Amino acid sequence: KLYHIRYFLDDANGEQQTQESVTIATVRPETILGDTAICVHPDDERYKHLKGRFAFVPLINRKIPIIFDDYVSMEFGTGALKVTPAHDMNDYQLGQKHGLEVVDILTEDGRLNEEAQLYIGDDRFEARKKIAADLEAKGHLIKTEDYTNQLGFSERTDAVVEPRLSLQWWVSMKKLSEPALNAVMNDEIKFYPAKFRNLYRHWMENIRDWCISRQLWWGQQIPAWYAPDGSFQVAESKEKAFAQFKNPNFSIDDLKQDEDCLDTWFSSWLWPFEVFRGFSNPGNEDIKYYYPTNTLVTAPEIIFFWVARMIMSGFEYMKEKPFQEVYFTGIVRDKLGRKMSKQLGNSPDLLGLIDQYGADAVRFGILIASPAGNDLLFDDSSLEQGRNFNNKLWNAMKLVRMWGERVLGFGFRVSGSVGGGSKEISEGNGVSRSDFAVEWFENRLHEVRAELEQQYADFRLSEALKTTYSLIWDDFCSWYLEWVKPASAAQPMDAVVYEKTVAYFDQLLQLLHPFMPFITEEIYHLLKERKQGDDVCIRQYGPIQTADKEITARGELLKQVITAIRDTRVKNNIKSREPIRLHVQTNNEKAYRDVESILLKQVNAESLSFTKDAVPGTVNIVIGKEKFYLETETVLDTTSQKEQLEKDLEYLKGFLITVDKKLGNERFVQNAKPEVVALEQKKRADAEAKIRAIEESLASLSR
RNA sequence: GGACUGCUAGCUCAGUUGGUUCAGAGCAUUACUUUGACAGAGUAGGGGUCGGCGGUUCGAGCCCGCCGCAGUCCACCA
Repeated sequence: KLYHIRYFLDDANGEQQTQESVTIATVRPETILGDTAICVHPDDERYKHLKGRFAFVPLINRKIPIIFDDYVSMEFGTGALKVTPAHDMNDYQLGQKHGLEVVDILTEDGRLNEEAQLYIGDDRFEARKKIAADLEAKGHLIKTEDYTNQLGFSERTDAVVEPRLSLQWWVSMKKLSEPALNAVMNDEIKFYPAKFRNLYRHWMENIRDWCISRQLWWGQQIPAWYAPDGSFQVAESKEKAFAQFKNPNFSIDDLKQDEDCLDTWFSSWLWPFEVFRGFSNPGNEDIKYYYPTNTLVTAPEIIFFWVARMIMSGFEYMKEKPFQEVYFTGIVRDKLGRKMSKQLGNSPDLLGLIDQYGADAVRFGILIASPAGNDLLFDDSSLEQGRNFNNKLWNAMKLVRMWGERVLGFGFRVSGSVGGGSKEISEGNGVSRSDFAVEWFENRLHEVRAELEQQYADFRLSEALKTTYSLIWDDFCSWYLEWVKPASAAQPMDAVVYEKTVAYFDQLLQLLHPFMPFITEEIYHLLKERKQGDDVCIRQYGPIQTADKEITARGELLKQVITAIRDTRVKNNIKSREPIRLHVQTNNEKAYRDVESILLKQVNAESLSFTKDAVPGTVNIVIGKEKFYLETETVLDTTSQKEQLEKDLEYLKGFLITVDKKLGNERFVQNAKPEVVALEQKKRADAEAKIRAIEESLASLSR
């Protein structure tokens, strides 16, 4: 309820109370006993005549000034505000500003005290009822109206919180904050993701002093001791405090320790060094080794409570930053973006999900969905992806094991040393080998590992998982294993290729292990007999070598060629069982000789030959500047390949137009950087060459 | 109320100092093919006016301004 209460004014120059009045509105009428002013807006025409006048607090007749401040909103209530500095934050600030008296009318347990003069010892709610009745009886209460306002409730007891002025311990923060702010701004301490730097800076630049005392019964009691006269000393112990009083005229038993406790963060901010006794026992071995540490992993919502303060205390007490990097994790939310909470009951049943999908799948599902710096939306579908990935790994293991048996069955001995530096691959026993596949994957592995290294350094964990996932599923399973797979079930596996394959598999398991620890360890041991203590979880990474770009590029081209030929087969309805004969028109025959066995197998071709001219009666594909001719028994319908070629041609011509337009724009040529212009010219040349190749193919088709 | 962050495909997200036809990836979805490691594999496709409106520039998903929506933290109004 909102009470409208009339305060009578003094006469224009003095003492006497008059019938003239001003009406204020309040939801807490009992606090009028603590009023020390009435405040109105300086521009409010209704009250301008009140300048210099005084009002009398109803019932107790304390004379209080009328002040003017634009803090008051003219629209709310009557436009006049009663000021109670002791029991309202804003009123307190007004009081400070206007030099008002402070009258605290409440006791610690919410009853009225002597200062209130009335209802002494009554509970605040009891007093509210009584004063309302008394005000009405004395003609001060104009009216009441219903009003909903925001009240503070105790988190634990639900009691209504009444603001009350009290003495507290504070830490002055200005000096502490400066080195801590600088350290983050100049990247001496790095935040991941970096967006939190702005938040941090804003807080640090507007830092307020830190109130460290809490009115709690548990926690660390504040080590301050009071003498009977109210003076105090801060010390480690009562004895030391007593010693600090000069010429005390009281005994040590008269000292009384402060009853308040320290804010919980006041001990937490010492954590980085004091867990190693770095302050209380400076220079010990542990602190020298562990301080500063590398990385703090924590939640963004405690960036001020904890992170900022650890940085401040580190510089203050250790003269050194506490850590080099801070990684802020996201908050786990449900599919609808809501925080997980007990009240909503939307937390996932992790044990149930583990039963359903497997522990590694759950880990996978969570990690794949946690991009650096974003919240994590928890959704079952990503767990399914994790489960399928488990399955994929398992099947790849089964395949490789099968090959292993076949190698051994043919009398090969699998030696213990795998994956050494030797690039030379010994001659097998006449089976077709895939030297290129082995060489390609080796380089591909190094290439991806370098990529992963960077992603880990940037804390891009979900991307690192995606990269690993794709390396295993696409590069290893879809391409590499198919490339080294013997052409038929009857053919044995080459021993050297087999050993390399197992070694690559080992490395992949190792890369994946942090994300999926269980299945990787399991497969690691199923793949091969291991010595005691040879486990993925403690395996050391080998050095990352520079990948041979030439080889990885050839691998990419090979994939592209295989995909294009498969596409052509589908489009021309060539049955997958029917072998084709492949003719290649290229100026790099050796490159295709090297991958011949792979290419034949992957597109089901029975022969590969090179040609200088178009081969009549074949299907015709253009990849880059090279041409491929597919010879087949199937009756060909050239419409679809014409369509494809024309589509490509149209695309390229459109591309050429945009490039030409750009190069024809004088302002572009003048203003753009020279290398950008050169790039455009190269694009034009490339496009023109491709267009020529396609036009030739189209011409040979219609012949 | 203040501040910070985000807004790109059905979903989750990339997009590095503005410069390839830049509009992408994964998952999901559709069609066809295949099924001899695969509760699968292969090939192709659909799907977005990059939150909105202005501006700067030869050129904007990217830079600037205003607005909208969402999230978070801080402060909290008689």
